[in-house]
Amino acid sequence: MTAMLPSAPPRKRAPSARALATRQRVFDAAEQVFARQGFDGATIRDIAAAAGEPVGTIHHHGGGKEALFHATVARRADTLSRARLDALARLRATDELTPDGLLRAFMQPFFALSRDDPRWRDYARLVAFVSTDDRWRAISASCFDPTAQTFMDALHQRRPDASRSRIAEAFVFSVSAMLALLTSQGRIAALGGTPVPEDQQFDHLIHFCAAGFAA
Amino acid sequence: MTAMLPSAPPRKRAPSARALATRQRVFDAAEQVFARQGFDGATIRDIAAAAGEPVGTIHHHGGGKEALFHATVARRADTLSRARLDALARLRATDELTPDGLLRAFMQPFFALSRDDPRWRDYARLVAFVSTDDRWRAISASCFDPTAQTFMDALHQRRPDASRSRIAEAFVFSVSAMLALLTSQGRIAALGGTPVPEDQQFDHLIHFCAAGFAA
DNA sequence: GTCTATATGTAGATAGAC
DNA sequence: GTCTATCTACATATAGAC
Repeated sequence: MTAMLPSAPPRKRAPSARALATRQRVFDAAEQVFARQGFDGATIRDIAAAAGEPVGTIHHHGGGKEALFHATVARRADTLSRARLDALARLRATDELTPDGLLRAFMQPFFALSRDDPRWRDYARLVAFVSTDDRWRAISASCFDPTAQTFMDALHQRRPDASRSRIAEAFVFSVSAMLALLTSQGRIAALGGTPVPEDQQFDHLIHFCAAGFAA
Repeated sequence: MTAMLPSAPPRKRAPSARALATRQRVFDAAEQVFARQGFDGATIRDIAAAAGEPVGTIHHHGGGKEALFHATVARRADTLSRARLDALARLRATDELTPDGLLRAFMQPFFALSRDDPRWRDYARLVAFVSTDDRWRAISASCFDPTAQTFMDALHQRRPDASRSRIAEAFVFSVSAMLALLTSQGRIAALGGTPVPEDQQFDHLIHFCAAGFAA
């Protein structure tokens, strides 16, 4: 992902610390606005306002609206994948490759990161948009599918009798439920009164999905 | 829902058959375009092109973009709710109020309608947009929440030990999975090779969610 | 009810000063 | 790299002829 092709032109020089800070403000603002309003609902001007930067700066760092969206999604994807694969490696060390443990390893990093940094909560909304819109299938394929396949391989080994497509169905159901929990607290509250703490909700999610896999 | 307040002004006269046909073309087109592109991604011009009508006609029948969206969602909501509640009534007659049966009664109508009429498939996408965007919370609350509450009541009776919020969580997980199956065939295919027939996928969905409720 | 023409606002993108 | 000013296109909405 971070490897550079030999033919790639070398950068002129390292960007200044100030430029890097501006760049980060731009991407943080894009993340927030895209997450709240979606790709079509967001405007470059909204992002500029959120970043406290002029409109031209957004274009300079983002390279156009679509490229900015793509880069915003890709920015945190490596961190998320690594956290998931690390959790999987730790799980393999304990030899507890149950559906429960595997789902926990896949989902827990997202919740842990969201708890520590509200920008990860925005990122979850962004991922939900990307996952449900065929228009961004290519982004999903490059940012999320490889790790998903790794976990599906492990889940499939536990249930060699099930077909691959059946594993994929159950995995999509589980990811949908996970994203619903991360992004639709309002919906849960509207239907069920006062919600419980998120740690508990996370345990409920794992139980729900693990039971589904066991069935 | 269809009741009219006493103070409502009476319509001048019944609309002509031709006007009714135009009106239906407008709403069918709106449904298709909103479903494919979302509220912000859709334009009145796209809808006009899909309907084969001039732009002004869309405004005349729809009453502005937002009102048109709301009316498009509401148009099929009664049919869907009635089908769900009828299935629930039939279930009560057989006295098989298991989570499996209840989830089947709630979800099956959507799949049956989608199989017979592709416009219901578009409607499913539209419902997915509405369900995941807090901006349309009011539409969800009026169109879908009452029926959802009825089914949650029945599910809660089967598990009086569980808290209401826990039932709501599991219900949201289940609905998310259902909408994923109705709208994200491409996602499942991308992750799991050749998918199985939809009847089978539906059974898998029910098993997955029922197991989650049982846990 | 239907359709054309138009008013008004705002979108994404860029050119060029600093 | 940063910021201002502006270009061009297209959005929603409406007014008024038919």
